[in-house]
Amino acid sequence: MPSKAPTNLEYALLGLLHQQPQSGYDLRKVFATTALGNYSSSPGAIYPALKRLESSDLVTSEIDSTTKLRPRKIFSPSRKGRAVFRTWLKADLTPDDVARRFDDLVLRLAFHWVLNDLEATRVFVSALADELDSYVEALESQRRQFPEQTPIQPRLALDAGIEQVKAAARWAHKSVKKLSEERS
Amino acid sequence: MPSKAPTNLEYALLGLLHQQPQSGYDLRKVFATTALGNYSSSPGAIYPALKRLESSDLVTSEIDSTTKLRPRKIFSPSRKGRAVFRTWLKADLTPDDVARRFDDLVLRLAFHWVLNDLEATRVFVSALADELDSYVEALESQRRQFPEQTPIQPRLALDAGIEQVKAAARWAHKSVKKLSEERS
DNA sequence: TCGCACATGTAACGTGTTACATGATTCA
DNA sequence: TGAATCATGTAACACGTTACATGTGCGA
Repeated sequence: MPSKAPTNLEYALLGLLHQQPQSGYDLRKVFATTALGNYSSSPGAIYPALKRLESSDLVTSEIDSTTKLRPRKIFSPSRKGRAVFRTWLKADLTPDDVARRFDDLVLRLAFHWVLNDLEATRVFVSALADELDSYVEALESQRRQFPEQTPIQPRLALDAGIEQVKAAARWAHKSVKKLSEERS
Repeated sequence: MPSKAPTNLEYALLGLLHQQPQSGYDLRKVFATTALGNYSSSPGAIYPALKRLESSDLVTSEIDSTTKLRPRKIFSPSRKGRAVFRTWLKADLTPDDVARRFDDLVLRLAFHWVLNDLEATRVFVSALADELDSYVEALESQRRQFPEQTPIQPRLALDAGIEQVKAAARWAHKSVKKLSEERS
């Protein structure tokens, strides 16, 4: 049977381990202090996730007893883990991803350096840009369909969403340009 | 004992019922078709949530048997439900809300019409604008601290976040202006 | 007659949250 | 001595997801 797909938290952990093998505690600090902070840094999330990764053979661990404190358990991605991670990075993006899981796509982008293939990244962001453009369209048409007498608050709320997506679209197009320059 | 705070989905349902008493099926359609779509429309989420609202006396229900089809169960907010909802709308916003739960704040704004108090809305969005400004600061300082040799992909990913927050900040400031004009 | 829209619900499962437990070392 | 930091983990709980169950009326 094909084993279940990892969760986003698991992918994030796997990605961080690609940068450098480290312990659960280290990983928690990363989530607590960097922009990845939208993922939880709580031990009740991290440690079970690492355990799942280990039992599906996506990471391996070894004990570091050189410290005087409690021994640290250092995790590294396994060969299988690297393969699964790359597959995730290269997966096609669906319109639904863009609308509802934009953050997940940005997570994927953040780890795209693992592929070491700027052209692949450019294609990814370019597809993202297209999807964002058409999503803007959809939202604006929804906005036009608001009944005349709709109060201002829901209008502003919808505007917030539209402006966010517009900003994302601008960012995506600009990023494609940057990636094209980088390549040359 | 003070009963537990409702979840966001429950607040969203409660808010929609303020617009108009309706059935679980109607509510599901709202989530499935409008910009509120980031909340799940699955029956396994909606019906239990309505049940919870009912058992904490935030909504009441009555059966509508006038249709030929299966009878519909129509929910309305109770007096207590209205009170709890207003308290939620008026709650102070924390910096953490802005960073991690911006969408929840927009949901609150969308239902702010219930208060029928434009000045309260203006104060709310104004506070939001301030928090967003300082959050932009924090993210940009994080961006400056990226090591020299950081690959382009994580940079772009962080940029995405920054641009989104900047867009939100611009939107908030503009909205404050609109609200000030509306009031006069 | 086949399937779709209406309309409500339940059950299993997985995951995150919160809170707790453990224990050594360092520093005030 | 007490608190904070390092470092790992577990347990109870609540919620959402997915999939299923049930049954009517209507149009092709």
